[in-house]
Amino acid sequence: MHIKQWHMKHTGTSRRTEQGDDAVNVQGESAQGRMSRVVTELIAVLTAVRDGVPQVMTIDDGRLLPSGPLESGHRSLQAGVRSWVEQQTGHPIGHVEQLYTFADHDRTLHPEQGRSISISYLALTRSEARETGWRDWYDYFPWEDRTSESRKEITNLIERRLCAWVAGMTDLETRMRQWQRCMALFAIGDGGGWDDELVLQRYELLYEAKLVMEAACPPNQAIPGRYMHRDHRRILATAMARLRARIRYRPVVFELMPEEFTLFQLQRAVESLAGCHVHKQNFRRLITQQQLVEETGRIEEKTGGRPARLFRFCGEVRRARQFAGTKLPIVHSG
Amino acid sequence: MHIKQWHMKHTGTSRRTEQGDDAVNVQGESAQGRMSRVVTELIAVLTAVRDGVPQVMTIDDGRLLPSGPLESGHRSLQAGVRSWVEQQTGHPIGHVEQLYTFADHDRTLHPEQGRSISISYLALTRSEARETGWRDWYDYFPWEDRTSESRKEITNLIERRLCAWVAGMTDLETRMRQWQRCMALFAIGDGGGWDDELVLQRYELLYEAKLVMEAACPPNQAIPGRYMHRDHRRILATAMARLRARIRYRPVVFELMPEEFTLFQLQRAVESLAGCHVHKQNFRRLITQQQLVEETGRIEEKTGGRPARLFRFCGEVRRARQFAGTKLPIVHSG
DNA sequence: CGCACTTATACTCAAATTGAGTATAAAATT
DNA sequence: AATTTTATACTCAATTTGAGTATAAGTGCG
Repeated sequence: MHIKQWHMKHTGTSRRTEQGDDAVNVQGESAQGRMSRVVTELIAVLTAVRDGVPQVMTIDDGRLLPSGPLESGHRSLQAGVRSWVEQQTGHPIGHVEQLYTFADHDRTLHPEQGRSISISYLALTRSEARETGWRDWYDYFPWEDRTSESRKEITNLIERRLCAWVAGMTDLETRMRQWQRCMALFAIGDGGGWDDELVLQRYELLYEAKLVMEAACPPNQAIPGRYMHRDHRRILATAMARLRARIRYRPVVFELMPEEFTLFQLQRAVESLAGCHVHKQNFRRLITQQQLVEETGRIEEKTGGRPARLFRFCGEVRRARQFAGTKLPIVHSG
Repeated sequence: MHIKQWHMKHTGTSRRTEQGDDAVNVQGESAQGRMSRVVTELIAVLTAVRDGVPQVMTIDDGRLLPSGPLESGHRSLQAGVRSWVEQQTGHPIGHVEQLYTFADHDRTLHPEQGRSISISYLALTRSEARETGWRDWYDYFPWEDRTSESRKEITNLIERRLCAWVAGMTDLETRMRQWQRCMALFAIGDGGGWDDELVLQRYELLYEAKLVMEAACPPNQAIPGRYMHRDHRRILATAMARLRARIRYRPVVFELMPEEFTLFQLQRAVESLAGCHVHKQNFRRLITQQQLVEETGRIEEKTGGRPARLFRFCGEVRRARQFAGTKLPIVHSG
């Protein structure tokens, strides 16, 4: 067994995590007098990559993630998510992964029914169709895209606002600790490099600093970035963080790619999801070494330069090949 | 951004995952006619390491994980887990992490109330006290401990049983695919090395092959390993896999260690959790390089050989030091 | 056509990391 | 005093990683 490195990540107990989303204030009591009755809601962060830009499926003009109650017809939780996500997109979903479950006090639409439990999922699809409802990831989280040209401006703005926020604190101890947190999360000064997986922690910091609309901040203070109702933007942040973590260790990007693709298109997808650039030659080396893709023989001509070979994902083929040339269990008589 | 390698893990759609734990057959309908009413249960996998052996807290003579309903007094889901876990152990819990949420059809104790949603958590504690209820991890999963002497015997037994299972299949295609799965998961033949994170997948395979008691197998077929009611053994498997994944990337082992420890004790803890050995000298190098620990100045004498230095975890100190010597945001008048 | 420009692909090389070993130190046991 | 046990320091080669150069093969434009 090998351990490469142990990363220190911020596990700051945000006010919101403890008293916000996770808070529950149960009203309906069961016959046992202790078990609480709750209503179950399923929320999906459906993601696709279109023209090298990560998209998320939304409803209500981009202000809500698709979500719906667990219905009696659903065989399972995952089936429930699949069923109405496919209803919305008309396309089959590949990878589906549970994100987080929380009890939310904002979600009490029907107080007489008790509080609700929300179960969020990350779903990936290849859908390139022009359905309505798709929005850019980075419309909601502009600061998470470190490949854009406007990256410097938004970073500077955030830095100034955070600086002012910290400066307003009376306790020196707190001020120092919070400023250190700002530096680490937004890679200010020598606080370390940018960690693309800390999407949620950054959003929570901005929320605490009242720099996002959801935190009831003064409109002129809000950092650019689309607003979402309830805590759906927070759920999106969770999904982004999860997906960014996944693409490092698992070949899930292929769920988002078309059947055939060039290595550069693959790289673009990874870069857009991670929000930062990768070294082109090394990326190619990595992909080809691992034999996750195979040439289709065809060529993509419209690259704007030298034509590129087209590849396809061959995860299944690999398994089969790995199997070939291995001893089988002896079958006794038939 | 860098991607090191993309691992191919088994994502075989086990019968159980699709129709078992996750299955829900809702009965009670809400006033809206679609929203289903459910009862919420919290389940904790509370883990400690005692004398270099991972332990899990159980009730009902080791046949159940501590679990209880979400109560009206609980401020949040996590608070609910903390509250009754501390009730059972009397010790504060460190790391608490959500594992998975599922709707279970086995769990219908009160059909008139509708099905139940179970939310499982992984909790870590330093408790070394001699409470009852603690059980060895590997009482439930003997094959997951690759450091024990009996490792060969259990591996051979499993290999024989799986071989027989596969041999009984009529379809050649299926037989080959399943045997390949067996080889990969249990590192049989040249199917690759042992992956200590595939705890759940291995358990599911044994379940499918009807080699564990939970799968209603003939008693003489069952592989050694303690039985648990409902699907609690499966939840334990999920927790083990999660913890094994975590210790690679995060310094969570320290949550399980006493205040002071020798580097070898730390290594023992990691090895026992991962279920396999690590290179002693390299482990030391890794730990000291990352500056996660600092010497206490004291010495442990009872090592059986040369005395060892005692260390303590210094994650908090590190953050503070990292902060020192960095520009602060200027405080305007006050 | 030659030219600048674009993208694709192959290859090199040094730095860093990792896996695995040897060597030595300081205690207990025999 | 010799042996055993554990702790700790150090070496070294293989591999991986980060970053670069070089070349190939298209486009558009004068």
